[in-house]
Amino acid sequence: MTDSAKPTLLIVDGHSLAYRAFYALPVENFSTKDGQHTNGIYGFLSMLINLIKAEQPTHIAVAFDTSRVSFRTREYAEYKGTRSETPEEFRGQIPLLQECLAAMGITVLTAEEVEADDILATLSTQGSAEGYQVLVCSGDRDSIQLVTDKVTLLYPSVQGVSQLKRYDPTTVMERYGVRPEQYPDIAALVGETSDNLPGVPKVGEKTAVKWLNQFGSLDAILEGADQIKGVVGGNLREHLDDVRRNRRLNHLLRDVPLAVTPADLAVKPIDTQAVRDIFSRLEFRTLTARLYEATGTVEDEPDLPSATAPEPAQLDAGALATWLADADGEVGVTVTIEGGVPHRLGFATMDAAAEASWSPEVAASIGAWLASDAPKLLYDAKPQFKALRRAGAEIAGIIHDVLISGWLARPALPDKTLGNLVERFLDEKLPEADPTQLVPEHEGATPGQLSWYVLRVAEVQRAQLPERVAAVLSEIEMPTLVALADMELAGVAVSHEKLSAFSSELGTRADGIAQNAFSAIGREVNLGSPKQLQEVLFDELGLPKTRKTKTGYSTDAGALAALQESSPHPFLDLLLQHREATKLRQIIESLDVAIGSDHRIHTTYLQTGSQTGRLSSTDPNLQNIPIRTDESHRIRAAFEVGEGYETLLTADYSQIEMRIMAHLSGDPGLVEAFRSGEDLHRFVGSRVFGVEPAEVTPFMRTKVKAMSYGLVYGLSAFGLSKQLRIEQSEAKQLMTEYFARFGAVRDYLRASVEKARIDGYTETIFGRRRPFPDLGSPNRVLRENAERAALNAPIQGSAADIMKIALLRIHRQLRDEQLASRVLLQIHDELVVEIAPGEWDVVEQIVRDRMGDAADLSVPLDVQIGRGPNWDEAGH
DNA sequence: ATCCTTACGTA
DNA sequence: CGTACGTAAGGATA
Repeated sequence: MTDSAKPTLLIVDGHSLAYRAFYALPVENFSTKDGQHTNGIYGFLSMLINLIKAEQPTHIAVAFDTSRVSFRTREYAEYKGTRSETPEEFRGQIPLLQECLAAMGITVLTAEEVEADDILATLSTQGSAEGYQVLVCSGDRDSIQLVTDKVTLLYPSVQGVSQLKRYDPTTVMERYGVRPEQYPDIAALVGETSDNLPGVPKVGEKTAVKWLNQFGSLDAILEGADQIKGVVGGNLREHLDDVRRNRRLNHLLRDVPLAVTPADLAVKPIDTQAVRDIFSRLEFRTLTARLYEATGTVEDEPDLPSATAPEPAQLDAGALATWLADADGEVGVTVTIEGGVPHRLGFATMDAAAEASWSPEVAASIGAWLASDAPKLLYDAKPQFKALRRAGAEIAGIIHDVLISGWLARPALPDKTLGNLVERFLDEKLPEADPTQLVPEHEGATPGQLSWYVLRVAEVQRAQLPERVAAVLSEIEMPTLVALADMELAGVAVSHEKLSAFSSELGTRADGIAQNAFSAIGREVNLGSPKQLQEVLFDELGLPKTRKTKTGYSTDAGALAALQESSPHPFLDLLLQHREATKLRQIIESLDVAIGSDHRIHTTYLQTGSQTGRLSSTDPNLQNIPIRTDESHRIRAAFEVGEGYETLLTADYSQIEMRIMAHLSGDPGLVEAFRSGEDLHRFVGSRVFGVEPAEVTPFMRTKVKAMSYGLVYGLSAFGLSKQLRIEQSEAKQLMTEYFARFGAVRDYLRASVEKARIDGYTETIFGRRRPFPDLGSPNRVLRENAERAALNAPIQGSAADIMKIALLRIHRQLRDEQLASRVLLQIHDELVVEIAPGEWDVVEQIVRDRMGDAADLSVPLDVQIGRGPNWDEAGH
């Protein structure tokens, strides 16, 4: 058998190498956005991938210590006793590393009572006996004893884990002057500081080797200790027991009972989906490609499809209608879009596909089917719905959108393309044409084939979705999709004249402020550059340093206001004014360019853009139009009722999140507050401060209001004190008083996080789930962030559900009653509706009723309605 | 050209 | 040391 034909077994001490990586790589460069440290994981995997590439092992195992307790600590309690506590930043990385390895098809081994090195010893013994070429990778010098003709040790150099030194019997002899199996004898004499095993004083490697060569064995040395002269001889005689103990402890066990044999360690194929998941969670961007290259995993080529997409029949209008009529069941639908209107159509059942180009004839012959309730499944249906609508066609019966379904299953995942979803749910590769090639080697999937993939992805998704989540999909998300499509198509009328007038006004103002700011500091700087501002503020003006940021010191509004308090300077106020003016102007500009030829702005709602169930809005974002300042009302005033309509209506839920909290917690005080109809903060204030509602001062009201809102976000006493600018002790006192009266709220919040810790996810009133993997993390920052998010998710998410239900019912009812009024915007707890002439009374009633009865809570849902010719006047 | 950071608007 | 988003600009990196 030649060497190359021999299977290679690689066994790695995961703990010791990851630990070295942890110290070798700067943590600042290896942390995720939310604070999970990844330096140990990254360094280890990087090393392992290099190793796989260079050695091409056929079998791999990575061993980990389970705890610091082992048979060695029982024999000698001080074993490794000088080691400081493993840093929590490192400990938290081990489970994640193990998750990576599992995804890579590599066996992870742990064993109670023994150390990882004993597992290495056992496997290398078994492996070499069974004819493997064995590679042992460990940062523990005791592993030297494992080296034989068949076992090579890879030992990290001092620089870190990227450079590994190879030890075979020859190199061990060259480096240590003894055979590998004699190394423990040397180590027993010299001692091992890192294991807290003291050796013979004044005896180093040189002396130990000399003795060993002179006496032949450690036993012989110990027996002949009397013959050794000088101080070292005396030291040896005084430490005979230490040496014997060291030798017992540094002997690695070669017969640890393991559940696996070397043959079981054969490298399994990489679970590309799992790798993608965990690597993206850890924000590793370059490692995937390296891993695939090292392992010869081919990602670009489509896998041999486990099933082949049917070849789509190219049909004319009449034949397509017949085909669809015959399909008689669920049909996957794909509409490609060019210039905002349909271009190609693809349809598929599980075993057949059909295609046609969009044309008036096709529209006429399949229009009825499209508009019927015949069940249709799509990927990202909303743009296709809109394109069809623009071409005068209706589509109904959309029962499943694989994009939305994938997001409901895992709202945090970035998977947004159909290709992503095909990989995730089918573990297949969607055929895609290589865009870099003029004549692509592979053809991309055609619309009919895409529809076939949609159908199959949907099948898997529906099997996996928990019942209540599936209901959220069919009862909430799918009808919401239709409402959103109509809202986007409608757009909202915005006055270019009002915006541009305001914009130039603000431009002039900003320029003037900038000039004043420049003269205040005697030079011109880019006021939009935090970096240049830091130079001005902290170097040139010598102002006290503010809160630290990654790249220096903060120059945000809060920091500047604090500076103005402590060390006033005219520049500070001018800078703040400049910021305000330019920010406002920038918002106006972005709105202005978004106004279409129909004088309306058509935003895009992302239905899968949040982790809580909320919508988000882009191009432009109409959910963050300013409202707080006087100036900002001028922006809202530019959002007007459109031609042919009578007025705008705004409707918003008041304190919906607090009401949900009252419902979920069942807190008698809070429930009563909402049932009484009294102003919430006045009611809460009267309870907390023990006064009559009429005697609640504005100051008291502000305090309990901040506390109430803060609760929903997991606010701390520290945060509350900062926001209210009161002492932390006072904030604490306030919280104590609050919870004394509304204790069930606290109980609910606590219990809700605890339940999430156990279940691994939170749930809204309607069953929408959000996973929280970090609730059990040993990393405190990470864990506490997850706790606050988990506390908030059911509340924010339930509010989002309720608003969606209200929206879809209003949309449905307006359509069913053939009213011309239409919903235009959704801003989380607010709807903006354009009212057609003469429809105010009926539509106002519909909006009020459907928002009010969207959910059956133990407290009423209060809806406030406003009316006006523009958003500012309609708002309140 | 693309990514990251800082800052800031909303609910 | 308060949740959920999107956008823009500057500046560093590729």
